[in-house]
Amino acid sequence: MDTGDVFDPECPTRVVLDRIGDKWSVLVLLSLDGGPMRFTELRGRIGGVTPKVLTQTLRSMEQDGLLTREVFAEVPPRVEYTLTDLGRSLHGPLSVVAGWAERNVHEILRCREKFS
Amino acid sequence: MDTGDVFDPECPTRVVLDRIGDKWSVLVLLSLDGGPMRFTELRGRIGGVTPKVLTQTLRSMEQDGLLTREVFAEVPPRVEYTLTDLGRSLHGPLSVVAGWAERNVHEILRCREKFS
DNA sequence: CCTGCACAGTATCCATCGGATACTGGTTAC
DNA sequence: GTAACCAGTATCCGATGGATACTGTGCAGG
Repeated sequence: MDTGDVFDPECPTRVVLDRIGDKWSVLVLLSLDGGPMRFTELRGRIGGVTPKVLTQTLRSMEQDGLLTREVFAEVPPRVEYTLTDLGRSLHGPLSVVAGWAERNVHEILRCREKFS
Repeated sequence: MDTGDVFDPECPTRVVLDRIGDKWSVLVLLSLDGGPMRFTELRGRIGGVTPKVLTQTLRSMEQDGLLTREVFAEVPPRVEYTLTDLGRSLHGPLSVVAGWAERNVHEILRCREKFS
């Protein structure tokens, strides 16, 4: 099976990198790993995201097959977002990166100060 | 040692996620893992990057302590970019993500088509 | 002499995108 | 009747990314 090449601008792997690279996509995916969540739950969990951007993020991730969107005909309305297998398979790689970020944030901030 | 929390918008871990999330930063870091490179080499290796954006990327990564920039007083000018220990420590996490991207690009494209 | 090339970038312009703020619509509980 | 709940839209603006073109230094070749 042939795989993509991230260094080739013609390779669609680039679009995958864009999605993965999106800060909000990463946070949505990490959040949903604990199980399905509703729109407002996600908004609460992921501090600082605006509804418009969250909607865009969720729609893109749905298109890419990372999650599913299920609407329940209830009142008040309920919409649940659930990771697909593909989405779950991305959790491992991303949590490795998130862990690195959490461990190294101090070091990076120290470096930045030296430049100011 | 306390670590950051990626879900807190006040936590500086967010800025780290932004950097990591940047497509070009990822590609620069993966490229430099093979050893120091010059500006033009990087441009060649990383298809599709414009010089302006590459410069911005390199300057940011330098500020964050991920790489060093060394200017040699030669003719023609030579500038070498080298990963720091911090930068090298990020290679593992990122290559895991890049590997995922290369392996799953087909699946994602298939999902996209179903939405068109 | 002076033209051209190598290298490492700047300069300029424009389209797109992210983010802030405000608003919608159906239902039901008070 | 009016306020709240939920899941979003609508609108506007500044920042950012990308395309294209240009700069400056110094040597090598004709």
